Amino acid sequence: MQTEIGTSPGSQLLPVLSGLVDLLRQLQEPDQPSSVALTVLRLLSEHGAGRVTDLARLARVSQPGMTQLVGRMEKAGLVRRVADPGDGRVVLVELTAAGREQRVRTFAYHAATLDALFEQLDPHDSDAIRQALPALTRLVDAGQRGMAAETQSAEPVPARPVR
Amino acid sequence: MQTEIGTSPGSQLLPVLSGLVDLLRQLQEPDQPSSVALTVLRLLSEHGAGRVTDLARLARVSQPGMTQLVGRMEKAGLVRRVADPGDGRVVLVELTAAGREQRVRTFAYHAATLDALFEQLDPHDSDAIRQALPALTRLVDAGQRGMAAETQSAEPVPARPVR
DNA sequence: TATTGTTATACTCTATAACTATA
DNA sequence: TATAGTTATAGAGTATAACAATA
Repeated sequence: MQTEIGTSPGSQLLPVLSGLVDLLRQLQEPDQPSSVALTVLRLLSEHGAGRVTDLARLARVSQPGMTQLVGRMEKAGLVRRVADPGDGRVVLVELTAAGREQRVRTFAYHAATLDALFEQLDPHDSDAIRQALPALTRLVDAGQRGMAAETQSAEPVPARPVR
Repeated sequence: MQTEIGTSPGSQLLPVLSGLVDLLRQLQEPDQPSSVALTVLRLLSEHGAGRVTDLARLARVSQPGMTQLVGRMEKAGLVRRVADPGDGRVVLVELTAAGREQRVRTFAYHAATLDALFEQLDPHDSDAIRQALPALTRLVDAGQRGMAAETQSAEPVPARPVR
């Protein structure tokens, strides 16, 4: 830890990442799926039906929070609950056709927004980003593995509660 | 727009970005500054004192929302309100020493988390990401310029409200 | 007993509308 | 009248604790 903003890879990536997060926040609109809902759509789209518990862990929300979100998404027609034939306690969540369409539409909208930004870039910059994508993917994967072993993570910094 | 997930730069960047957003969401804890609060800390840290209206625009929240957030941050001792000598309507928001420290600590904590992920990467991957950072910075800048001219942005896709 | 999921409850955050003060 | 900011109010979203059902 340091008191000055450093030159480590993480220190350099972080402001960029914060800016990208702000950009995506701009795309959030009322009546559009929330950030976590989009994560669920993506997870179900990529991995098929999943348990509430697994979705909660992967989306990094509490289990009751995921139950509630799945309830809202079910009411919106995006997912359905299916009983697990092998274990009566388990609820499997799967995409409906509408959920799949929503996922594709929202993905296309967000991708188009990013594409519009790419068009403003020097081709050299676009190439640099494109070439970093596999590495960034592996960085995210490392983060998800880190999640699996979540107990030994560092303590968050002390803070004055912003409440 | 397309119904299949495409191969445009935006389409390829988006899933990576979503994963990174999920990663950062994991770092959000109760009693830590929220995502928007961190944005405000960053803006004030980078650009000095600013108006409520400007902060609201740059952080992409409503003006009343920013008033409320500034109120919470003020109560937490992170910022203070200062009258603008030239215009009695204006309230300038500036960082306190505690706010500056909070910003540095949180930045260091997030950066350290990212650094831990970088250590799990192949050096070749780290280099690829490092080399893309200037380009990503310019991509974010393009997005902020797009914000300034916010009126002609595309309509969000139709959606089933997830409520 | 442990695990999966839900319900009950409370709280944070944010938005829109209405309002105050200054230009 | 227009602009800067605040206050009032309501609603979305999420968490913790308590609960029900199944293993």
